[in-house]
Amino acid sequence: MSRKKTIDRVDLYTATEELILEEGYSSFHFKALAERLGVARSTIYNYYDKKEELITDYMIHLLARSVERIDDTAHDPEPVKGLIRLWSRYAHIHQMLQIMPYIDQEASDKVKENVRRMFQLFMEMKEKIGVILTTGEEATKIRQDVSLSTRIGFIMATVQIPIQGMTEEEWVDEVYTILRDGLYTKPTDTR
Amino acid sequence: MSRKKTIDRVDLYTATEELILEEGYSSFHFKALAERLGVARSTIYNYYDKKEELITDYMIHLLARSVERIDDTAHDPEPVKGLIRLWSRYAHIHQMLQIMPYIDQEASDKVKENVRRMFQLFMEMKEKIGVILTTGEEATKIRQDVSLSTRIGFIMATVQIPIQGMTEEEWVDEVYTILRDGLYTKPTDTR
Amino acid sequence: MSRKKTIDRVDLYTATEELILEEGYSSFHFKALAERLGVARSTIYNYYDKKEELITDYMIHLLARSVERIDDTAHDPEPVKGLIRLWSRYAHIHQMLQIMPYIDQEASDKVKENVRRMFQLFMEMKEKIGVILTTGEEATKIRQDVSLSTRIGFIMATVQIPIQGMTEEEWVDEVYTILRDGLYTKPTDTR
Amino acid sequence: MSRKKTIDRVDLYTATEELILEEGYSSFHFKALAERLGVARSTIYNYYDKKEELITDYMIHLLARSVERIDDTAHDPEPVKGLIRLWSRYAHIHQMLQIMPYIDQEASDKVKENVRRMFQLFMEMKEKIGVILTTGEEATKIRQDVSLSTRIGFIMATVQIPIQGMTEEEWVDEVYTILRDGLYTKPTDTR
DNA sequence: CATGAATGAGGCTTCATTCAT
DNA sequence: GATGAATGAAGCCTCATTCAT
Repeated sequence: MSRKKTIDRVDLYTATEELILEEGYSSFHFKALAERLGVARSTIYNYYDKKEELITDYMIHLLARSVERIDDTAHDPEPVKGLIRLWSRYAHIHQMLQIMPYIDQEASDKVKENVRRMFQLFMEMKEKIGVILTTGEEATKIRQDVSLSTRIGFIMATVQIPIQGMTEEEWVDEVYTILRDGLYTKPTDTR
Repeated sequence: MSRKKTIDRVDLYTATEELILEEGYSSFHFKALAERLGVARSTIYNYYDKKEELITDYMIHLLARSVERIDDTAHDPEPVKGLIRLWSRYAHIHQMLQIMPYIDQEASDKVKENVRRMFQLFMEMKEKIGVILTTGEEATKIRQDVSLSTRIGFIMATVQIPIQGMTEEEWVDEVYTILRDGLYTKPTDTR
Repeated sequence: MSRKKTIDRVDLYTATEELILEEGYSSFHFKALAERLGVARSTIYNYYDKKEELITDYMIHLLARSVERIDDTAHDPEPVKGLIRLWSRYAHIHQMLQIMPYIDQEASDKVKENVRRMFQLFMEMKEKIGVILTTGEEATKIRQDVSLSTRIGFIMATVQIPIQGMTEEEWVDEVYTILRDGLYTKPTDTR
Repeated sequence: MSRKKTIDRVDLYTATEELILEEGYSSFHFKALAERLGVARSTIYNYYDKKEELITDYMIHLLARSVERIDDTAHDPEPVKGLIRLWSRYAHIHQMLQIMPYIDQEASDKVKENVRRMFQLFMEMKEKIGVILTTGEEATKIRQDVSLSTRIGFIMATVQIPIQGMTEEEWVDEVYTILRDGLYTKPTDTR
């Protein structure tokens, strides 16, 4: 039919993520993206009208995928540990979400719509975590005397903890240990 | 009142913080700053050659002040709770630090120097927290079987947990409760 | 129905006119035209290399048709009124001619040739009007003490007069009345 | 106080008009304007944020001035002739107004406001002409049996009539003659 | 022919920054 | 010091146009 494509969505997404993680969001322009992809800048405009549309499309894709994975952790013998492990693997999502405030949401209607969708997915994610914390067998072991939002927030905040020279699994173990038993030694242990 | 035609550092810092917290770092230009201060844009250049110098100067000032406060928490009957409380109060520091990756560190030598200093202060902060966690009376109650960096990271991560419709003190209580005892009910409690 | 994937000249002309009258000449691009026609932009290039060629071709077609109609008015019992009526009907020609100055005549040789042809047709039109004004029975009633070009210009200028809430025929009557007898009441009438 | 200005409003207006009359509105960019003024393109942005704002400001200025002049013609012994003469002198206004449909009114709020203002001035102009045609001594000589809007439209349309190798005053005479007495010789004259 | 893909040219804008007063 | 003026660099964006299939 026509000329072969040199860029496809996947390439775009990959280059977008690389560019942002390596250079920061402030370096994310179609100019830089085009250089990385080896195409003319205007070529990218045939795919996306605004950089904000590209980046939010990508973030939705990323977020959607990780929301799906949460379901898997629900069947883990230790679901909360599963979540932590999921976090460690999708750490870059967190970094990507961090740039949200820098995205010009007024750039276009599509961007606004995308941001709305991301917010939705984010809610969904929290809800799924909430379900794990309040229903099912695991929930019987989890304290219910602290507001759900704080419990969810706590789990999500752990993504911020630096890995600092240990393996992924070591990090998961350590974080899970504190999250489960607390920072303090147990009074019962001292008996 | 008529606009002040002279600026002082405090005004600069105040305007800088306000601008960034209200509009985001991407809106932080000398242009916007000048408008907010009611002076000509070029006037700011009499004080700062680069916006990066201004912002890092300000962040150092902010960071230095909060590092000082950590010492106070050490004398708290519950030092870790004190840290949490400090966090909730200095939440905007966290927001400010978040923009670090967006600062062009190559802007000038002074900027580089400032960033170095900030890193130092950050280390200092962690160290002070480390001291609280490993020495003194409180330390005897804190688990030492998890790497210090993870413990510190955990405490610092709590700043991310949303407050969501509770008072500051309620939030502090909830967060401290989980941090201290863990997310799970204690086996001993079920006995 | 599915979009036609083949274009013919008539469609091109229709879409061209619609696009220009609805959106203005500044919105006349092959991009917009292609969208309206439901074909790929590059397809249009199989017919026209330049948008200027298309538009001038179309204008020639339009102009030629209206020049033909002038002959009909010559046999009207009131030829000048016939011209006015012709005007009211072909008002969009006037709009189309208005965009002439915005056409880049240097776009191609064909464009230059087309513009030349349009000028010719325009001359022809004026000439035909001139003939009506200077020969034949009607001419005996028309004042010859004013330069022909001004007389012709006067008639052609009437196309600019707004219709403003009357019927076409009312407008024709009013305009013709003034054109024939003048704006002033006649001294003879007051006698 | 500060550096001497190299461009002022008048220069801007002059260059704007020249550029448009010589090259057409399609060539009216800040780039071209800057070249003509011998300044950097960005310099113009210190005066006007959008080319549409500049051009509409200029057109308002132009229109306002010519509206004022209408009052003068009212005291002319032959007010309608005065209007015609005014037209011939301000012919370029007409050309400028012709470009109105090409101005992107959505460019900014200021543009929208300006366009509103122009419309207002235009109405005012018509009204003033209407007053001349319907009140005062002159009005007694003017036919009132044709709608006012057509009479006004007629006068305004005369600006379109080409001058074609005569002096301004000759043109004014010819146009006024036809406008006053009509295109046809009077029946009384043939008696 | 029709088309999807790629591109270059050109215009738009925003700021940081310098400079003369 | 404070300021208004001017500017360059850099990013944004839209099309016309070419080309291979």
